[in-house]
Amino acid sequence: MKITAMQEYGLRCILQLAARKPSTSHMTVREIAKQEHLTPVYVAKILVTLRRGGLVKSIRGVNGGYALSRPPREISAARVLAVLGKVDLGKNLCKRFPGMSSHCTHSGDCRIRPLWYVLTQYIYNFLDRLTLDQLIQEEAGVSREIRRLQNQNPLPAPKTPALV
Amino acid sequence: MKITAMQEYGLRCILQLAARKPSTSHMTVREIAKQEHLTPVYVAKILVTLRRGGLVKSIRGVNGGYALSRPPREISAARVLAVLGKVDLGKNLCKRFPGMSSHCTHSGDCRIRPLWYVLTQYIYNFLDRLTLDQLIQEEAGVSREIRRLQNQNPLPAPKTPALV
DNA sequence: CCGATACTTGACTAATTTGTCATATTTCGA
DNA sequence: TCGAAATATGACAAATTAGTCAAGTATCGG
Repeated sequence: MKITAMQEYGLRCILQLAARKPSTSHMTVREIAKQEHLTPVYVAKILVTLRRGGLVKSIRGVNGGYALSRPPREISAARVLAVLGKVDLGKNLCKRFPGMSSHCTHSGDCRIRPLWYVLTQYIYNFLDRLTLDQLIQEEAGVSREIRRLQNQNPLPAPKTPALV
Repeated sequence: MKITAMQEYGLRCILQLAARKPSTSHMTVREIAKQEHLTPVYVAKILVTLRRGGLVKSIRGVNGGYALSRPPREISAARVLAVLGKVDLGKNLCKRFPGMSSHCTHSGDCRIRPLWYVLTQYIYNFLDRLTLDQLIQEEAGVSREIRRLQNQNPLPAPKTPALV
């Protein structure tokens, strides 16, 4: 179980934009890359993904750059991670067995399907409540904020089907 | 955020062993492969990983096979996943930046480090309580069991540092 | 002790994910 | 209108992960 590089770096990049005052102001790829110690080309690629996901908007030409398309308070960590790479805890794995059969015999009574399902819900419940404006506080504040979130209620209601 | 193929298939394979009555009896690679619709060679590779992680033991020679090294009740989902592939939500990503610098400037005040840390704790808290004997029940039972686990307490105490 | 069965090992190939490069397009300002 | 500064795009190269192959070692039964 791991987070992809795109998710890690993409979250860092969008947090650079979110931390900007005002958050509607824009920042060039070069600036973001410098802050995050990434190559500008790579950051450019990541930002295109974020743009296609509707989380940032680009301004082209001289004095161009990127800015958030919505205020930090309206963007959740769950959404950012979903845009940067599907969250997939085995749900679709039944379809891609290697070699032999293309049919998942577990379909009727699968031992681990409910596990992936509930675990995804569980994680989503956490990330969906965490917004960018909570993450741009100083480190200690972030920890406090996160811990507060956790202590709300464990799983309020399985409202959303998945981390997509 | 995704689970690796090894984790998915490895968990399925060890559940085959756990479901065996008695759970100390053994099963050949061929049998497991047939049940899970995987190739025997691939299952063999997965089982070697599980053996090296101390979760199963092998019996060589004719009439050989694999068996759990401990009762299903004493093996958690967290342990199985950890043996099959490190659970790594960005903790170590600071070290492997591409290109430019090899030093993480976030070390002092990192915005997403606390996120990965607490999220890992959160997930671990869930998976650590879920044992193989809970997972080998019929599907409906598994869902019920999982839901019960969730409703215990959200985060009892950050006892274990990580999902390793 | 020989052969069949089953696990062991390491090297190899294939697929996916990461990251780079070259080139095109947009915009501003002199 | 031309050049500099910026994003856009698709093809490519590198690294990692997935899965296969072949040749080995252990054990049992006859």
